[in-house]
Amino acid sequence: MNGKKVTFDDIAKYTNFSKTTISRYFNNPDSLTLKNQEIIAQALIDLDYRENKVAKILANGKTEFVGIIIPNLYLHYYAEMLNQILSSYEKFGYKFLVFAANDNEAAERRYIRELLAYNIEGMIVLSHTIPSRELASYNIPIVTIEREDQYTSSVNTDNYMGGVQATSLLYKCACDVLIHINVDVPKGIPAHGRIQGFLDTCREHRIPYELLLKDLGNTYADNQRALLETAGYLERKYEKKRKGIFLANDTYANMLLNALVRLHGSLPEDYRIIGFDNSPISGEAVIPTSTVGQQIDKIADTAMEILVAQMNERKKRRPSVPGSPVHRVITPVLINRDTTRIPAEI
Amino acid sequence: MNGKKVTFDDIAKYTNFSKTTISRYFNNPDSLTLKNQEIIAQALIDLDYRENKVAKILANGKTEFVGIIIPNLYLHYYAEMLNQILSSYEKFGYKFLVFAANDNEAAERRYIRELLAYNIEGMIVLSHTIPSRELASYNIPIVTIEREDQYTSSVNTDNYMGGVQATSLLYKCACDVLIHINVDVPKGIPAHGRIQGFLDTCREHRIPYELLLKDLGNTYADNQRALLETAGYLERKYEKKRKGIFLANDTYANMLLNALVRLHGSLPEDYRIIGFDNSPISGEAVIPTSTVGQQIDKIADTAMEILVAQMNERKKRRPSVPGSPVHRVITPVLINRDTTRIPAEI
DNA sequence: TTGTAAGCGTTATCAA
DNA sequence: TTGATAACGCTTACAA
Repeated sequence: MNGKKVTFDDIAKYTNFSKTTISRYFNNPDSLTLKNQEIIAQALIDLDYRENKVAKILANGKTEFVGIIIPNLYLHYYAEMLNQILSSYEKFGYKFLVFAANDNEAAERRYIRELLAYNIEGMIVLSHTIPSRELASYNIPIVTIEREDQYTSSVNTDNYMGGVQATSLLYKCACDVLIHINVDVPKGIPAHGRIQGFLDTCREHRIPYELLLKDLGNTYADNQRALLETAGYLERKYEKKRKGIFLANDTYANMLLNALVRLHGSLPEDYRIIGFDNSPISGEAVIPTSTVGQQIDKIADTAMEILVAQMNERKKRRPSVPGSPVHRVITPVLINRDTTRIPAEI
Repeated sequence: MNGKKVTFDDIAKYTNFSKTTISRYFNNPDSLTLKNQEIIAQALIDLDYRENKVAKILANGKTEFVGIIIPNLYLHYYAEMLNQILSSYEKFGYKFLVFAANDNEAAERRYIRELLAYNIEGMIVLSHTIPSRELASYNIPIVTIEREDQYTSSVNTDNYMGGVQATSLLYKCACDVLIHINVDVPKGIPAHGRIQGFLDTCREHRIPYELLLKDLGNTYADNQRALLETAGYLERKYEKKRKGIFLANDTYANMLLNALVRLHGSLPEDYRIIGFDNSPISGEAVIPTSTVGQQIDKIADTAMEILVAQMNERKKRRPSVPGSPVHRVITPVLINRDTTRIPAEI
């Protein structure tokens, strides 16, 4: 009610104990007699005490803060990842200071400075502007997710396996030719595995394939235009052949699907389509679209487990041996929906 | 490099100033001679000083923390709102401690306790489980967004206006009958305005209408089933009439659209559809769908402005007069896409 | 323009 | 089982 905050001192005076004993009540209650515990418990109620973690932090150095740098929350993938990370509060108790970097490298460095000023115990980085080498130099526990990770611990989807799964499914649909549409992902990035998985699977099955790696533009409209063109190109080049198309993500898959449905009134029998990510759009599409689902909950959970382990390590050892980065990989899950039906042939 | 942190004391010794002078260098540099400023600046570099905000907070009580309680990040609306709120860091400098409540009232109370323990200066609440009366009782600056807000300051979309805009657009499409599909939103909730806006507009234009308020279920599949049924019902009841359908949100609108397109190969000429929210799905739909866009950036910005004003107020006056809650309303924007074409009639 | 010293609300270290 | 006292790193009167 009144303005002043109730402190251990107030409680101590009220109960005729010392500050120390009050502190013990919270941190090591068993060292007090049961009776005294009750006295203090009652005093807390009488005085309406609220704990002050800032003071606690200053005294013991443990903030229980984890910093998060996320590229944006526009893409469902990041939003859901953040959701899962935040949910880990129930399990580990760490609080999250969140920054959205929006691909601004300078801003990102400022955010990191700010986070460090708050003595965060660790950091989860999803943005991809700052090299892992620099991240590692900050010298605090860091886990990166689905990005370049040479010098940091990381959790990634097994993109290669995802590529294999998607391509294999198309192959089972008795396609005559397989096509992969993607941008030219650099080798250091986890998502590059999707391309390799596609290639290896096609070669293994000795099936004709085409790899379409090109910049599809930066806006939704650009993407759409590029995919419409691509659709025309494929329609001409592979007329009458059953085309199995593996797109880099569900957004692209949906654009292609929409173009075809608007053109033909439905998805023509000689098309099979699969995307990647299991974003909402894959399920909400006019024809529910097959996709490769990243196990976002597992990725988030694994990331926090690695981070917590490293943070605990810090609290123990004096000579904080950094230890070499650990890289974990999470298997994706094939989601078979209506765009990859196996044809009923004789 | 080494483990120990550099403090003002170290800098003071290094420069032969006092701690106070070092503090002044940061908080009121003009009170130092230029020469001395340079000396200290150099010392900061030499010693590789990193600021410690926790100590600062303890000393001056200002955390620059704002707590956010968000229902989830699955819905794009919340994700984008969070994105915009986080972006306000550049403008106001407040850091955000974020919790996802997932409709768990007990958890939400725990989160709030935790936030208060960190001396957050204010709070933005998007979740809707805890009554505004209780929120107000926490006695710190709070702004709620798009939820029951009797006892708290708030920012909401002008839902009534949105309902009017959507309905008017359908009316302009020369529809014979207007239909609004929604759940039975209680009166205290801002979204109720959409229903009222629909009703008033229909009555004003003296056009036949039907209000379909019913629980559409809790899962995506349930919703889909319910909307498929509804589509059949409308098709029978209003055969040959041009039906203008205003759905409570873009997800519903997309489901209805998909059902119709799968049935007829395209959107039949006697249908006009509009949703609400301008979620990504409305633009990604097989036929880009008209909708009413909430100005999420403006809402977030306004919320932060109100909050910052209240937080500043706190820092000034001793007898922190709470002041009565302020309610701001943001006009939505009509987004006219392909599902509300004006028919080319004679 | 600069310094001294008393906080801020805990925890940690020693003693008792 | 309990208490005195010194940190923790900075801010803020009050002095000089």
